[in-house]
Amino acid sequence: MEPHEPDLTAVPVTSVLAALADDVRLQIVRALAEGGEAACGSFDFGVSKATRSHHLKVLREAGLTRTRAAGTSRLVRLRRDELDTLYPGLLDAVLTEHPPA
Amino acid sequence: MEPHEPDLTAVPVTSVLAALADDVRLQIVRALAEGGEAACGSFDFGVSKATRSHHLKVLREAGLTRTRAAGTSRLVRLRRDELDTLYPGLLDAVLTEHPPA
DNA sequence: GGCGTTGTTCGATAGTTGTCGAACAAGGGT
DNA sequence: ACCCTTGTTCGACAACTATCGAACAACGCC
Repeated sequence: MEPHEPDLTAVPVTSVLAALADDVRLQIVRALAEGGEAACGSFDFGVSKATRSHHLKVLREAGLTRTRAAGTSRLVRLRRDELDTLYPGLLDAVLTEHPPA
Repeated sequence: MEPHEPDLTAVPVTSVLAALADDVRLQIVRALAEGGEAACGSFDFGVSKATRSHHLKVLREAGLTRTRAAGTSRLVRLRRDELDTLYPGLLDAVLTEHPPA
């Protein structure tokens, strides 16, 4: 089953924003931005693995991440270059851990 | 009835992103970015006035806009300075009409 | 005062989404 | 071959959200 990683230019902005507009997914994106490539299982943010898989799917289909198989795991990475090119400043604005809550 | 315009630093990033992750609201924000202050009624994007009012409320409560009464109308404006300070690059990245669809 | 304009609020409804457990699939090791 | 680990998929369910029409409120004007 192909990962279905769309061309970023074909993804509506609202989908990109919607993908980032979730706490769990934002944590995943932040972890990826800091640690680079990581296995799906490394994101334990208090949700079941079914939910985690769901969120990774949303991120992938919004064009935010790429996934590749590696043995029994799957490695996920941020499509940072493409994102920074198409939406300069977006990731930077969102990735910094803000003081409020 | 108070407009309930929160301190931007008190609004979770996900709420700001969620507010922008809607086509109608994004059109409103773009119109505001281009035309400055505008009356609620000037945003006719194919939705009823009830729906429009709802979207403006979402934007206001996410800290994206400010509203002030002006006679029988209400004038809305983008909180651009605050947004650019707290999330530099966010608006710029999102406001430019992208080619995709 | 009465009327039209401009918005907001109130249900109601349909669609979307986050969450889970359980079942399933694919690999690697022993 | 067996099993364990790692992920995905499948209902199911609850919560949220976008949308509408209708009712209501506030204001200016004639």
